[in-house]
Amino acid sequence: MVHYTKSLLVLTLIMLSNSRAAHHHHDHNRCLSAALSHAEQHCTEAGVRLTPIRRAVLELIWQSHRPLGAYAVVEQLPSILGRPIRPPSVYRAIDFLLEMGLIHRLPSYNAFIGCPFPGSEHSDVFMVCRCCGSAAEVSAETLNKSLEDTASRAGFQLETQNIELSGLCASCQQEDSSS
Amino acid sequence: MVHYTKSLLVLTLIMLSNSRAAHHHHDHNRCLSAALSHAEQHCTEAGVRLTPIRRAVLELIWQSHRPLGAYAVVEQLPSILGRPIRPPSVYRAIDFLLEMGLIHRLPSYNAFIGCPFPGSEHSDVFMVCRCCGSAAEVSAETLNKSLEDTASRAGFQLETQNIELSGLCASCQQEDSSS
DNA sequence: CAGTGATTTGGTATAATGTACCACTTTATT
DNA sequence: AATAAAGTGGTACATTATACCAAATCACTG
Ligand SMILES: [Zn+2]
Ligand SMILES: [Zn+2]
Ligand SMILES: [Zn+2]
Ligand SMILES: [Zn+2]
Repeated sequence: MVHYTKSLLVLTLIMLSNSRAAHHHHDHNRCLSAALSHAEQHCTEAGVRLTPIRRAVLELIWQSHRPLGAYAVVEQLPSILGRPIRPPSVYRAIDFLLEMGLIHRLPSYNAFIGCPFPGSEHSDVFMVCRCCGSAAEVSAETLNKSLEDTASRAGFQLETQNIELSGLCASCQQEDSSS
Repeated sequence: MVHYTKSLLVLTLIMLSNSRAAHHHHDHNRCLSAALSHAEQHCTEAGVRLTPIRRAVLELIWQSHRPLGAYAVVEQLPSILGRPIRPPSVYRAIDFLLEMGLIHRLPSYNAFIGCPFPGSEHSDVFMVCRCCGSAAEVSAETLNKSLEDTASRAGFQLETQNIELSGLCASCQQEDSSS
């Protein structure tokens, strides 16, 4: 019985998440610079190039924790690069960043968001606040097991997943109840 | 010990799924007619009208277990109604069917699929086969709890969800290994 | 049954998102 | 320097979805 309780606790605690930052007031410059230096390092190690355009697109997507649409990137790129960049170039940069695992796509929003833990193995699970629009990523061992289990019970061999949870983040819940 | 085993089994078994049909050879006419009569009944009870267009769109979406795009519906509608129907009318019908819970939208595919258990409370979880393209819906108690648990541990108040699992269905796994 | 308001549909035009394609430039390799 | 590979510029276009207003149909009332 003791053993059961212990192992349950261990499983319970294995959870990566940036919800503390994404859904609360915080120093976002740290998120941004961490993401950029991560990206530099990641690309160097992989032997690929984080060109100015790719870097600028990543920077724009990381400007907040709200998913950003491709055409919003197109509109804002001149502010960083000083010259207009057309959709195909932006989509090429986005494809690169997706393949490198530096950003994720949120299909229900037709938008993209920076990955807070690129490189480390994790499941793509997003909690998007319907009030403030910010999205946090979470990777929970128990949830992964549950997904894997549900799929295998249906004879389905799970390969990739897209999980978008919508609701109220902690901050917006407080504002809701205080108003 | 016996009690623990039993309750685990009970939780394990609470799972709605149409994967047996969706991912295997079956008499699909039964799926179709069941869906249509369900829809009639559901609409009557709700006091709304399943008009010819709405019914035809539902019928087309239920023609298989593969998600169907809105413009595929537009193209095929003449074969049922005998006259062309333009995109806005199709999208209006789709919006109606979505609101009634008779179909679901799969955002990563920009496509729609019939709900095998409309009316009954269920979570939106789809297993889409990357080989044959068919999508099964599943609603598992344990997965729901796990999602709820993951969200609440991040202080997130879960309201709606979109879960798309991609991989190989049972049938396509066999073909893969036999070839 | 006629009148009236609400719901549904028809149809044009356009918005929003994403891609095919080819020429050109830059970078890496020999 | 020559060559190959990778990346970018730019036009045109494909796909998905919606705004808007007019016409038709339906539901209800007197
Ligand atoms: Zn931040
Ligand atoms: Zn991630
Ligand atoms: Zn079927
Ligand atoms: Zn359903």
